[in-house]
Amino acid sequence: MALYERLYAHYGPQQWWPCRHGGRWEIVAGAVLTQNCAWRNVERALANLYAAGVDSADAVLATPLPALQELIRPAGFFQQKSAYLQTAAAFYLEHDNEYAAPCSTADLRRRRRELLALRGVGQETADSILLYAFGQPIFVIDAYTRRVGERHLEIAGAAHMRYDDLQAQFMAALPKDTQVYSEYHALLVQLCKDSCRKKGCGVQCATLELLRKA
DNA sequence: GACCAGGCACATC
DNA sequence: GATGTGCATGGT
Repeated sequence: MALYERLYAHYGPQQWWPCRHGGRWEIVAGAVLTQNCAWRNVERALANLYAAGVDSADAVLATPLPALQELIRPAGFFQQKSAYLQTAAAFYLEHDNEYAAPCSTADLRRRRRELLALRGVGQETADSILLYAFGQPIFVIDAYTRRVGERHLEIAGAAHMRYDDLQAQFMAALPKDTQVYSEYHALLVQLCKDSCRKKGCGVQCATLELLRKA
């Protein structure tokens, strides 16, 4: 927690998930669109969707696939992601109210399994949706988390560790708190972006100072 | 022109 | 389980 607090003091609240309109559906859509793709390009795709009036799960389902593909093209893999997006939209319309409500650990596991059963939703996407769209207490592992874990938090093998194992390590070390999970993940991404710009990891002075106190 | 970016599905060993 | 491949765009 000490590092979390220093990062928070240094970078301030990150307020993830970054949203244009702030709706839960936009977070779900963003989670699918950002797969192996720079966030800048996700923003382009989202902007296209909004400009075309495709601003809801209903609208995504009502949009013919070829048109949807054109709109999300900047986010790459548009043939796959367009289909994933419609699958996610149908699921969202079915489960939105249920998933936003607090639930037991067992129910959270069940919801995670349901999401994982969707084509195009893997572990990271499922956890991003659960945490950032629905506010459920689950920690997201992604490329940044792995990188910063391996390079800076001295978690041996974090880069290639099984997703579940690394997630368990982070969650064991943190209070079970949605706010902490979302902010800490976002702060680690910020730290990583700050310090890992180049291959070989040229850690910058301010970042070094933060880590030295860890 | 290579390499990377907030993955995932599927095949194969 | 671990590893390899296809999917596609845009920035550095």
